[in-house]
Parts: sequence; structure tokens; C-alpha cells
Amino acid sequence: MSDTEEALMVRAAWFYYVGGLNQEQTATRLGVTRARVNKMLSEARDSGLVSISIDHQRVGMLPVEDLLRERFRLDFCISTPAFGFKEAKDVEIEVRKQIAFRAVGVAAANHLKSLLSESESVTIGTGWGRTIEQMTLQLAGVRAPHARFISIMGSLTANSAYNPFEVVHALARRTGGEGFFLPVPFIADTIEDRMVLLSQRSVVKALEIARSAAVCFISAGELTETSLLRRQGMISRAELESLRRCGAVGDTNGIFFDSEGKQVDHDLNRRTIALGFDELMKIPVILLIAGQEKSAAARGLLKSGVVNGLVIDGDAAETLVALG
Amino acid sequence: MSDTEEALMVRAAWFYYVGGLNQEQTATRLGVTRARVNKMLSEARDSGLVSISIDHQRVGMLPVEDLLRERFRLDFCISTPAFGFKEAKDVEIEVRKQIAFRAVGVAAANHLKSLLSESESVTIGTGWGRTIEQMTLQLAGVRAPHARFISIMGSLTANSAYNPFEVVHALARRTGGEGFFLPVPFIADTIEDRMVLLSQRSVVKALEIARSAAVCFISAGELTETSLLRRQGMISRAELESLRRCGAVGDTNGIFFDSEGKQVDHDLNRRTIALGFDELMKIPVILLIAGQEKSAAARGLLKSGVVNGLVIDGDAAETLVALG
DNA sequence: CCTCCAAAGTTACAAATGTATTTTTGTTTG
DNA sequence: CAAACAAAAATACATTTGTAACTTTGGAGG
Repeated sequence: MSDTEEALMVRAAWFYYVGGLNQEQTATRLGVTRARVNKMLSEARDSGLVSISIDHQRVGMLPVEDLLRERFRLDFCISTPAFGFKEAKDVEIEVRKQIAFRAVGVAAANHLKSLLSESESVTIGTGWGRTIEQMTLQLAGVRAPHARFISIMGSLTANSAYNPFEVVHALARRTGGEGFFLPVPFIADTIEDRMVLLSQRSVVKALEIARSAAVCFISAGELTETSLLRRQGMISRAELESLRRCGAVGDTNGIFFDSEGKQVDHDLNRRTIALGFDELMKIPVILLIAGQEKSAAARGLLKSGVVNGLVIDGDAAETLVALG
Repeated sequence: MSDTEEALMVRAAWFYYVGGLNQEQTATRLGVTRARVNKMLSEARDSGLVSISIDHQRVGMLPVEDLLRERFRLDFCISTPAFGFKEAKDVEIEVRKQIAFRAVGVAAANHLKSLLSESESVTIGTGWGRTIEQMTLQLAGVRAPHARFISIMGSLTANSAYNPFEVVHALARRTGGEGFFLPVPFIADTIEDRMVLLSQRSVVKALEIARSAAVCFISAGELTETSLLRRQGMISRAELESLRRCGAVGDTNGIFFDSEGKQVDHDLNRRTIALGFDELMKIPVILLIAGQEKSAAARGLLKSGVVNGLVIDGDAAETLVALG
């Protein structure tokens, strides 16, 4: 986006959101059409230029939060309010997911905010995915010039907004901190290639930083045809099926695990470039779960013992409780 | 407001602002009418429960900011975008004021946010008024448990939302910090009474804290029949007129000054309980100006030399520049 | 037990918003 | 220079929102 366009968008957002002018008046003052103002405003919201925050710590779901915290021996559990979509027919499935992503993103961003304001210089590790991306979008108005953000995994080849590179970049830009990422593909072609990639000096350095993270935000993926991993073409249909045969129920950062949270014995797990469970075990890990379809994966990962804190949307939380 | 009402409001805000449900859907889920949801949402907005922030570095008005900063030898000057109300007929005068208050409040809150995140424990002094009140409302999502907020002036008798007591209380509650205030009236009945009040131990202590403030937020009042000071009944019509005869053009914290920023020689100035200009001179002072009608008062106060930083709305800034 | 009062519900309508379609404008490119 | 294209304007319309007038409900107090 050009500089002048961005400036126009910011002015529109001020007039509309802060000034309380309506779109018509805003359009007149900016000398553009109302339709364009409308478009710019929705763009401003999506891009996280304007962010809406709710100033309340305990929003609800208390009993569920406590239950999950105790069951999985977590330091904390934050659940967004349940939207109650189980029986609702008024909201499309994709829209529901989007809502869950945003809700968890808001909650996680709030948590991250308080972490950043607690200590001058922290190192924050992050995974990838749409939930993590939303967290970056919802994180507005925080200055943390001494914070360091590092991706704990390799990058996608396709350049999408939830690529580790983009995530770290967005976090750094928004807070004024520094960003680092692993300049290697997420999944190597062979086990031998992985060793070569891992031995690169810059990679060794980056992994060192990652291991020193004060806290790590990760999310989980399901193992279905519609999972992000499949849609991004990171794994083939055949690979997905062979993973399931090994008992895998989900992944985090490309590490596949079974319903008990054990890394499965599979070729892919030996080609992934990311911090493994043994390494994650040594640092505080916060898991972000958005969407009920991730409940099974979440359950496995929570059982593994690598997770210390959970941020989850209300509906998924209820499903997770029901899973027993 | 009752606890259950507040909880309902928070849930409504989540469903609507975070979840992106419309008011109809929100109402259905909460089991109330849409009209009520609508009312709760607007209440949530003006109470500062939900706050909308714009992730802006440079919003505009650069030339004016620079001009003012140089003219009055300020450390910084922040101007909100100008809404261009001079010739506009589409917005009522009271609404315009409200917009200016909110805009300056947002900008000031952002500035305060960055101050709070810069250092662990700071002491922040504050004045009173609607602009300052807005600053407290717009300050959301900041934790600063070690911050101290102190009113640098006595309190109003009428308990309004912009009473120093309320201001300090709101700041403390929102950030989790501590609040202090001067437990004495704003303007004493006689000079002798003032001495008695000032000698109270708790007052001496509070003033000591106030003097140690790392930074101080103040605003200015005009000397007209419609000024807040008059409307709150703090001064009588006769007093106002005698003040004007002494050359007073405005006040800050109940201290009246002339167009050159000198404290006027008037009985009232000897009865006010607040940090005086000589004391303010020793600490960094940030002046908040919202509304063009305050330009004259702002000009006087800026000339006094007590002000180090200025946050002003775009329209007032332009008027101030025009005043020369 | 009844009356009064306030809060929420109901209804209705005007205003604002989101979105799709067509037209205009300005820029790029052969 | 003209064709091709993209961006924005103009237009139109369905949905959502804000608001006011009126009705119901559920206590509080006489």
C-alpha cells in the first residue's frame, strides 16, 4: 500500500472512530466517496490499524477455565466467552472459525501485552498459523523496543500472512522490537538435508535465541484434509494418511503427535525444523486454540506436558471439557 | 451499576465487537432485546469499557506541531487531525466539543501509555476537567501496578466524573496502580482557612508526593460564563468579572493567569489549593487543550513557561497558530 | 392489596452502513 | 494515439443500527 493511501486510511479512521463523524461526513472532509471510506474503514479494521479492546479481565467461563487448568496442570487458562455456535444456524462455518481466531487473538494479545509491560527486555518465541496471526493483528499500541521476537520453526515457501516470517515481522514492527526467524524451510526434503540446514551458522544462532525465549506462543493443527498444513501444500494427502496410521491426531509447528501427546514415529517428524518437545519442555509454552475442531489435537498436546498456559475460545473449551 | 449488569455488558461487547455478531444475534444469544443491546453497547463505549485505538505514529498536522513546539519552546507537541469545523454546519457546537475532548483524550492516553511502559514505577500528577477525564476513559489495557497517580489540586464538592478524586481513582483502577489525592476543597473560603488546610499532615504528605511527580497532566479553562469552573459553581459571576478586570484570561487547576501567563493578583489566587506555577516549573508539565475556545487561555499558559509538552486538537492548534 | 415507579420489552421508523453494479477517469502499454 | 486496464466515482438497494413512543412487568411503599 502506498504512503498516501495509508495516510488517508489513518485520517479516515480518526474521523470515524475517534471523531465520531459518520461515513458521509468523513467522506466529505476527505474529499472521497462514502463507499471508499467504507472500504478503507473495513481495511483498517482487518489490518489491525484500528483495534478494539475490551477492558475487562474476567470475561466469563470461569468454571471451565478452572477445570481445564487443573486437569492439565496449567499455570493459567484463559477462555473467551462461548458464542454458543453448537446449535446456531445463523452463522456460517468459515465465519465461526474467523470469529474464534479473532477472539483468541484478542485474548492472547492482551496476555502478551501484559508480559511485555512486565519486563523491559524479553524474548518471545512464536509458532505460525491463523490464530497466531490474529494475535499479531490485535496487538496495538504497545511499545517494547527491547523485546525480541523469534520464530521457533522454519518458514513456509508460500508467502502468506501467517508465515512465521510475517508473524515475527508484524510483532517487531508493532512493538518497535526486534524480529528473528529461521531462514530455512519448515520441512526439509530428507533427513540428511535437515542436518545440513540445521548446521548453518545463522540457523544455529537463531535456534539458540529461540531456546532462550522467556515464553513461547504456539498453536495446534488438526490432521484433516482442510487443515492449514494440507491447504498450504506442506504435506501430501498420502503423507497425511500415513501420519494418521501412525496414530497422529495433530501437529504443532510441524511436529506430529498422538492422542497421548507423544511425538509419533514417522519420517516427517524427522524432517521438521522446529524446536522439539524436549526443548519446548524447558521453556514456558502458551498454547492458542481457536475452533472446536481443534479440540482433539489440543487434548493430545495438553497431555504431552509441554504446555504451561492455554488461551482457548469458549466453544472449544466446552468441547474439550466434554472430551473428558 | 450492578455486577450482573456489568457482566452482561461485557458479554455483549465481546459478542458484538470481538465476535462480529450483529446486534440482533447478540441479543438472541444474551436473551434480551436488540434495543437493550444497542443501549448497552453505547454505554460500554462511553464508559471506556471498550476502547478503540488507532495504531498511528504520524497522524498528521506535522507542520503545525513543529510550529507550536518551536514557538513555545516545548519538548514535544502532539496534535490530533483537524476536523475542520470552522465552516462546517453539520455538527453541533456541543458535539464538536465532545469530539475534541475525546480526540485529545485518545492522544493523551497514548502518550501516557508510553510513559507508563517506559519505566516500572512512575508518579503521575493530574489536574481535573473533561479533557483529563477523557484521557482516563481512553486508557485501556495498560497494567502499571507500580505507578502512582496523584491529584495536584484539591477536590470539587460536587461529585462529578471529572472531579480530581474520580480522575485519580479511574487511573489507578485501570492500571492497577495507586491513587492519591488532596483531601481538601479546591478553593478555600479564606486565605486563613487555606493555611489551616495546607498544614494538615495528610495534605503535606500528599503535596510532597505531588511535587515528586515525574510528569504532570494539566488542562486549562477559559474565563467565560459557560466555563466548567462557573458551571460547577466554583466561582461566582462577580468573581469571574473581577478576575477579568485583573486581566485574567484563563485558569489551570484554579490558578488564574493573564495573557502573558503571569498569575494575576487576585484574592482567589491566594485561596486556591494546588501546585502553583513556581512548583509546576520544577516538573515536566503536559498541557491538554481541547476546543478552539480555549486557544486564548492556552496561549497565556504556554507563555508562562511552565508547560513542557502540549497535546491539542487540530482545530484548536490552527486557531492557536492564527493567534500569533 | 393496590398504586406508583422504574426498568425492560415491543413496535415502528428514520438514518447509517455494507455491498453490488455500472460509469467515469486516469494511467499504462503497444 | 488508441486500446486495455485498474481505480475510484456514481448509483442503487438491502441490511443494520439508533432512537423514540408506547406497553408490559416486577417490585417498593403506602
